[in-house]
Amino acid sequence: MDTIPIAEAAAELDVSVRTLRYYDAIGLVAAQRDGSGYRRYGDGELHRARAVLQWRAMGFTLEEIRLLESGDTSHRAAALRRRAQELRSELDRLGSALDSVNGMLEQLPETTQAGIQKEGEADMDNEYAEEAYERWGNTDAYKESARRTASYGETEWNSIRAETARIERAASDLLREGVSAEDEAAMDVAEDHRLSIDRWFYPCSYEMHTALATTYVSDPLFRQHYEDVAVGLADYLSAAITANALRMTQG
Amino acid sequence: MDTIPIAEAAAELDVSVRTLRYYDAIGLVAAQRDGSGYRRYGDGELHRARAVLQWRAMGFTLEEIRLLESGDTSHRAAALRRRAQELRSELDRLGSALDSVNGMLEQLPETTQAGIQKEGEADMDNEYAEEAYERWGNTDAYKESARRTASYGETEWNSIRAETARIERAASDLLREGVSAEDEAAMDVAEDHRLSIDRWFYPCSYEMHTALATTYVSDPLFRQHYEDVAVGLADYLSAAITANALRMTQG
DNA sequence: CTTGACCCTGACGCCACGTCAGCCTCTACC
DNA sequence: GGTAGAGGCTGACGTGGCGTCAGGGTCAAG
Repeated sequence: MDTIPIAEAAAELDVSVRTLRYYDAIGLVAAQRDGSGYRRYGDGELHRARAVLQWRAMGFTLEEIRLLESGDTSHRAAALRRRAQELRSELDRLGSALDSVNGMLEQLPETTQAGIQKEGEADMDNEYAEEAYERWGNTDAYKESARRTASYGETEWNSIRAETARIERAASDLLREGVSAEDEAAMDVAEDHRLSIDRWFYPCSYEMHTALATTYVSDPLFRQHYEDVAVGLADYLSAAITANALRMTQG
Repeated sequence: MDTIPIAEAAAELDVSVRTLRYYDAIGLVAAQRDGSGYRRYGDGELHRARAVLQWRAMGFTLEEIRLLESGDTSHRAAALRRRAQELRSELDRLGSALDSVNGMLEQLPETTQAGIQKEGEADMDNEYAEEAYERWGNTDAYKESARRTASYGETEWNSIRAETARIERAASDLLREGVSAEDEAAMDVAEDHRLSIDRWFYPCSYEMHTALATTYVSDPLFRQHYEDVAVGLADYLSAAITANALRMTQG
């Protein structure tokens, strides 16, 4: 047997010596002993310790780990699901805490670094718009979109919002009613969608439209936006857009 | 003076009686005493306690709070920034933990929970999810995203919504304050954004992230979404994401 | 035989309270 | 005046996952 002393094992596992002694004390990772009472770690012990550390990295307590290691698989699945739930609420809590901290930072009067906004904001818009242009201005869609939206005011944006909301409502109504995405009604909504983009932003071909549809399902934020409106709407709208493109270009 | 006994103060502040006694003992929130040694809380004490609880909600230790309450404003700003940094790394750690848990759950052979869900809705989801898969399933991002989101329920989507809202707020706050998109704070938010996608949807490399940023500025609906949150946010976030990717891959 | 590196056990400290145990005070009712 | 019950008080111990001594044993090198 090629066993190693505790310091080497600790280095190998990237934990402290104290930690290994503690695990030994509570019987979580038992160590062998040599003639003079020194702990010795072999492959088995290291393997077991690594498993323990893996559970620990998931945030389980040592007591929970003891149960996990002795229990059966169904028990594990349940524990994992519970733990995932706990982690999520923990993430929520920390996220809110970070919000509060950021809120506090703003309120502090002496965080007055940089800009006096009045002029700042307008310049800022231009600044980043220009940056964006330099980086991605070569795509025609962006150029045209930027050109048109430049002249839009509050009234126009309100119209756009209202129209978008209307289209999304129409689509989610169809989805809820169980109408197939290949149904004419669904494809009509998709066509409305395309025309809306065409009107407000840039010439939207069927090819461009299906490319957008790809984004709707593959980009998480899009999915989320549509998920907020109705469950499964992103997939539904994508399917309708594709069906519509097929109908228009081939049928 | 209209003072109230400890139980009422505890109810008012939504903490335990023990907590108030502890705060009294360590001199953090000192209580008045009546003739027979009972603690009494007036407006001043309640106000002070609320301030303490606010700091506590941000994750400061009681010792730190003692310093914050006695220190000057510049000290506070520094402490808040440090705390924000700590919270971010804490969020990272928990996010990784959640990743590991989810990874474990998948590996388990008997994850046979599947659908007992009302059939109708589930079938609908599956139907269009499968269609989407056939059309765009070749992209890894979509595959991974679909696989993960399949198991998400209301709680998960709520978490995602909360996290996304938090990040967007953080970004728009910075934009409003006039912080440059190349500033560390802005890049930190961009990194948060990337990690959020990484956690909830699919492995998001810096390259993938910059590709997403392109979409944010060039796609009208994205622009509109961000325009609703804050004027110029799409461009700002894109710039921050690009800067962050540069920092991480080159710096 | 000394030196210094490593090992051992046992004990206390930490943080923000929860949870007794044992006793005191006030109000309401008899 | 007695008594019951609600609420108050202090002091002490427990929690988890170790870090950090204190006091001592073991081992290889010089």
